[in-house]
Amino acid sequence: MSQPSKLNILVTDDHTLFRRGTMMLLESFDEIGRVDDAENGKVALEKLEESNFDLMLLDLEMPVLDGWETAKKVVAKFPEMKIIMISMHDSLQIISDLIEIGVHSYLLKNADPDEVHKAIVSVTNNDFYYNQLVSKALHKKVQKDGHNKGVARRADISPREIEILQLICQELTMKEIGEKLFVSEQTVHTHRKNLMRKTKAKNAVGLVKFAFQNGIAAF
Amino acid sequence: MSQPSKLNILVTDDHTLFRRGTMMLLESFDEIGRVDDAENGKVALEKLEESNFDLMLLDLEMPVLDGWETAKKVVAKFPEMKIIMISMHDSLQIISDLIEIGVHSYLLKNADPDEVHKAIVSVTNNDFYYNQLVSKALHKKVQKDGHNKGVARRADISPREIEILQLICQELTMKEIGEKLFVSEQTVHTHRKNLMRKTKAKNAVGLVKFAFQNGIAAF
DNA sequence: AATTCTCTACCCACTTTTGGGTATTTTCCC
DNA sequence: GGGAAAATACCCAAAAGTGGGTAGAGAATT
Repeated sequence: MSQPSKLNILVTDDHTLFRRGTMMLLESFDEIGRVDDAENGKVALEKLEESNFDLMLLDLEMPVLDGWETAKKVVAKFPEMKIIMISMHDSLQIISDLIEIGVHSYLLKNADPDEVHKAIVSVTNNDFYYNQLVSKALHKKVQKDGHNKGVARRADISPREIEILQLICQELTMKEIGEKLFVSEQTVHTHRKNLMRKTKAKNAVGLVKFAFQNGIAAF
Repeated sequence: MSQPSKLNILVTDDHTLFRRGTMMLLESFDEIGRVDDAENGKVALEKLEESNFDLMLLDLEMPVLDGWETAKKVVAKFPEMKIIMISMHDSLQIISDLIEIGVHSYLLKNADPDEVHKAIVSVTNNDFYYNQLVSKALHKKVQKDGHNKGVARRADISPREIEILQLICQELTMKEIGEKLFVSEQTVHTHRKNLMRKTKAKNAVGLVKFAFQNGIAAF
């Protein structure tokens, strides 16, 4: 049932300190063989080409090539690879989306080291590890697919809406945005209303948070 | 010049995985003796009361009692304690403010383990460790003190204002905040106006960004 | 050819925020 | 005790945002 050979793991995270700490943690586990690291998705993909890995710990929030895009590419190129996504945020929406594209588990950065160990073992043997958070996310998703509309995903936001969202994040008013983009203030209002409907934001603050969490704006 | 006895270090961070990884990293250094951890500033202060530590690694962004408030209390109660602040953000403003209140160094979460080692040694022996980031922040500060008025600093924001700012970041309206804190809506308006004056924010979006950049809110 | 989506633009009405004051009480420090 | 800072609360008025519609032109897709 379990492998006789040890696991080779690739840790991908842009925070060096976190990355190296996690590596040391992994090396203390019995089942783990070689541990290597990469500072972003691009480097990770190169390392996957070069040598064999069984499992990836993948940070969701990264520059250059983020966890989302990296996971999609890995699933396509290395279907056997196990992926455990790690993130600071517990947005249920993105969790179920990640599971959908083929990620095997999702852990928060404040997870217990024991849970990391359990996740690695479970993903290796059972092909998945669903903790309470992931279960909740999938439950919500099933409910949603049943009869309810979900919160926005980044994919649902149009290019023009992204543009306007970015300007909102720069503290501009609707009027100022209209002048900047050479469209009517009314048009900007429409875009903004659509954004709020899609993101389920109560006000501009919610929009800004959505933008930040989805890499649309940074500060 | 250097101590014969080994260093006792307290790692304070709300992300368990990061915390435990960092602990393992520290334990691999020669100079380090005992390493303990705490998940927030409140717990950290309790541990400092209980037993002896020489140095703290302190995360800036934390719930319950964040790095800023914790540092102030530690400096007041344990003047001999060395503090290395760790954060995800490189906002120059808050770095110089932190140094001003008595923090001995400031590292980013993507720092190299070698740099952590260097910082620990330098802080212990020379009472400070200024990397390029800190130096730049202090340089900016000197320039600013010279002739220009600064943007807000975290230091200028009162505890009550922080509290209200955090609730604003949760998409609450003034009325809702008033009800939550059992004060008049008018009072909340006053606090908010003061916040906007201090932070030079044009609107709520600016407030949210300030909160995020200064570790007052996280998302 | 028909459908769907995006971008554009307007209507109306209501709520909330923003910006300018003033002022009292409490708390904390010197 | 005196003084400063913080927290409390109100006034007024203008600006901006929020929420509900409808609707046409053009692009993309089926």
